[in-house]
Amino acid sequence: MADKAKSAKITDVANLAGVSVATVSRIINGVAKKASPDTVRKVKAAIAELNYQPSGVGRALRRNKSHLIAMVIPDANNAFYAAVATSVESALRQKGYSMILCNSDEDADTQDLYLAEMRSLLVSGVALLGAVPSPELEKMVNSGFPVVFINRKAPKGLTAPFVGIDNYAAGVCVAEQFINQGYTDCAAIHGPLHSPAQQARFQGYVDRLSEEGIQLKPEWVREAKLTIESGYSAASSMLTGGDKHFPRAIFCGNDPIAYGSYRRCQDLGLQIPKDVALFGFDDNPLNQWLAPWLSTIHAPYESFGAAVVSAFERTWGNESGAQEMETILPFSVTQRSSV
Amino acid sequence: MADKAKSAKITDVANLAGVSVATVSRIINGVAKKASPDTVRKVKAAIAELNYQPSGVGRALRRNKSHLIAMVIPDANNAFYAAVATSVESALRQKGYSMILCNSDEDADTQDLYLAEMRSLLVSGVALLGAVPSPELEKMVNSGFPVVFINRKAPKGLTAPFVGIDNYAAGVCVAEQFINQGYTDCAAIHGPLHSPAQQARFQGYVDRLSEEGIQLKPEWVREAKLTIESGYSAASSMLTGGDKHFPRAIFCGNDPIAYGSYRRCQDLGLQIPKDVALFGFDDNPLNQWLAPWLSTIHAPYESFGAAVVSAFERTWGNESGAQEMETILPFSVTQRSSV
DNA sequence: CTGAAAGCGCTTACAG
DNA sequence: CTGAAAGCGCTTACAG
Repeated sequence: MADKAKSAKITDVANLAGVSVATVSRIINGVAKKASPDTVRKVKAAIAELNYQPSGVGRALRRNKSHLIAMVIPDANNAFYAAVATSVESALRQKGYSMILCNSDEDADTQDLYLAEMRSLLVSGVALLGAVPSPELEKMVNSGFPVVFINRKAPKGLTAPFVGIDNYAAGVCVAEQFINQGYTDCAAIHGPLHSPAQQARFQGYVDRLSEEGIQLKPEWVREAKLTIESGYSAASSMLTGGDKHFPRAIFCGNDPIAYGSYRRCQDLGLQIPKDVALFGFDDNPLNQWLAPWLSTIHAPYESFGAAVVSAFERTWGNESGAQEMETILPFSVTQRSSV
Repeated sequence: MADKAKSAKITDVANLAGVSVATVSRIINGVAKKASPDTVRKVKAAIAELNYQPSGVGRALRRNKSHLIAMVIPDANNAFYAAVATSVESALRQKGYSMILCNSDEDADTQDLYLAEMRSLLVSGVALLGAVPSPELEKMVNSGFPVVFINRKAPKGLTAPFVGIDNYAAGVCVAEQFINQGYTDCAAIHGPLHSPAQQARFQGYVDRLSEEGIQLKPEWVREAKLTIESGYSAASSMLTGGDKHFPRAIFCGNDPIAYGSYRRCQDLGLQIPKDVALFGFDDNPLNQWLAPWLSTIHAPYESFGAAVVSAFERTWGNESGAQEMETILPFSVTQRSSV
């Protein structure tokens, strides 16, 4: 037997309990001026009997906000993003918020579509893991809407809270790994430079290398998308030139790029790290199982959640609109066999 | 300069255009009785000027439904689930729906929390990829709420649309791979049997094997969670017994279990497939890059999206409540080196 | 072709 | 301690 399709509303509860909807509402929300124990009992009973669940939509419309937080990520297939999202989700849930995930696919229009959608749903905030510059995004942060940027800072010109590692320092760190091993034929396959994270990683790498007198040949610098496929083809074009002189150490803008590069090397019969060394970024949680050879910068994804929650709380507590607030999390170096 | 924090509402548009809100609403929604071209022009201009975006909440409350679809998945870190979600998302978006993702974490309470949340948000439907039996789920499908099950059929007793492969046949197929190679020392590490998918895969495997006179020793059957870690420890307990007699061919309930088993074999110095053969399920899109050795059943995740959309459309078009409707997608065998 | 009005399910001053 | 009433932003018969 199917239940009635319509679910109970607050008036049903009020009728059944023999009180007004105002009273029911107050009891549900635990409002200060306490109701009489007897009333409370009746109302709770009615709620239980009807299996009443307040309408999020009615509530949101009235309160002008929901307890939803939207998280937009560029690529659900990247396990690092998934891991960060998981961390944020559980931190949020502990505070009574629910997280809903949207996929921007690294595309400005898609991101805007979801941003508009989420705002119209009255979410209490949006977290962007890997934001891409877009008109709606700009509008949101300028209007003081609570948005926090994760991993990738806000596009230039926008000022908003950020949670992530010091990407520049991490880039420096990769350079030092190569320097310590005596590599001088260094290369880089970075991600899109509209990403401040990619920008900073790459810059740190270049700067530190040049302190050592090492200049990157232009043919040894490639931009790729942040995917395995793209890493593969970028590596191809770099390793496959006519001459036999190829780079011996490659900075990869993230782990998937490193996976692709690795495969390309294998396909070319190049050995890692004997012929070429590879260094990744983020330390995708899959690495320990499926890429136990990859040396990479480890970002502490388990601790992103708490940091994001505090960032939101600061924003909510602060009516003064735009504000900058950076939470820089420590990274570490995961040394495996690819260097 | 920050924009005004408050966004425009339909009354603002109506005032600016000098018409009633009813007219604005009709124009936005393209209602039949067409407005005069002049009115339309004025309204569109006002909308553009104010950058008006209808409130999803106001609209949902009034219409008693939104254009949101919720998708719940058990584990965002499983790339197969992510790939299916991506496919569903883009199919949905083409129909004008937005998908929001929730993570049940393979846990009934968490699933219920999100289910209730989503229903209270007035989503137009919920798709569950890997549903776990739970009270709220039961309530939803019994009340005729549009839910479609992906990959894992509805828990027993519930009747609802399903999109996925024929898991039993796939299990049979794995058995045949082993049989053809002459394996007789066969084992299985399946996932939780509350999952009809795991149940069917395992059953197909067992049945086909026993047709061949091959019985699975009880010690060679293990239940694991659908994760790499769990696969690793299940394999441990199976391969690590005192005697030297271990299985030569292991059915793994999904790819992550196979990854874990593979690693365990490596750690034990066992060669794949010389010492033990492994067969996975789903064909995680990462396989070709990071596990190019894994033979597995390929589920056509790219085509799940369209099938899910039609399943919803059938449900919406049909007021008669509960209905069963299966869309069985073809699977194939991906032969790599682990068998 | 267009507007006034009711109502979707809630919350919250305001009275009492 | 509790209720009547207004209103959140929309849509949709109902009149005209």
